[in-house]
Amino acid sequence: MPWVFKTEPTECSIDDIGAAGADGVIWEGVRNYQARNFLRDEVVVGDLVLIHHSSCAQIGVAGVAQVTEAAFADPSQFQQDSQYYDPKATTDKFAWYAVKVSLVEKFARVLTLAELRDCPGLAELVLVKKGNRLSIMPATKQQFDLVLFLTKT
DNA sequence: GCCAACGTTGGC
DNA sequence: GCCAACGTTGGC
Repeated sequence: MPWVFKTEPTECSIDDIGAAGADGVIWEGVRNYQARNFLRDEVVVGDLVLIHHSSCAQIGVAGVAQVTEAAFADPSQFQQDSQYYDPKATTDKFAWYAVKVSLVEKFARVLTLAELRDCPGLAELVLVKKGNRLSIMPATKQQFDLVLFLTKT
C-alpha cells in the first residue's frame, strides 16, 4: 500500500534520505498511536512513500521513498539523550516502532499543499484533510499515481 | 468512563 | 506569532 510520511526537513529531508544511500534512513520518533499502528502492522518492505515536508518554507510533497525494512523497535526510545527517549521502554517491552526507507525519486520541484488541494482527485487524501495531524498516512494507488502525474504537469 | 484543561501540531 | 484542530492527561 502506498503511504504518505510527514517530516520536518530540518529533521529528515528528502535529501537526507538520498544521502543515506540504498540502505536507507531509520524513520524514527513516531509517537502517536494511530501512526504507530500503521508502522507496526501495515507498512511492509517495498511499499512506496510520498515524502511530505512540513513546517518549513516549501510545504509539500518533495519526492518518493521506498520501505527497505519493516517494523522494528525504534532505537530512539532507548536513547536517554534523544528527544524521543521513553523511560518506560525496555528491549523486551516497548511501545514504539521504526522502519527504514531509501530514496526512489526526488521531484524536480516540491508539489505544494495548495496544488494538492486544488486537485479534485486528491480530495480524500488524508494529507489534505483539514485538521489532519497524522504523520503516517495510507494513500490509495490512484492517489499516489495522481500525485506522480501532477509532478509532470 | 466522562470531559475539561492543557499541550502539540502545523498551515498560514 | 496566531490559532484551529486534535491528542493526551488527570480529577472525579
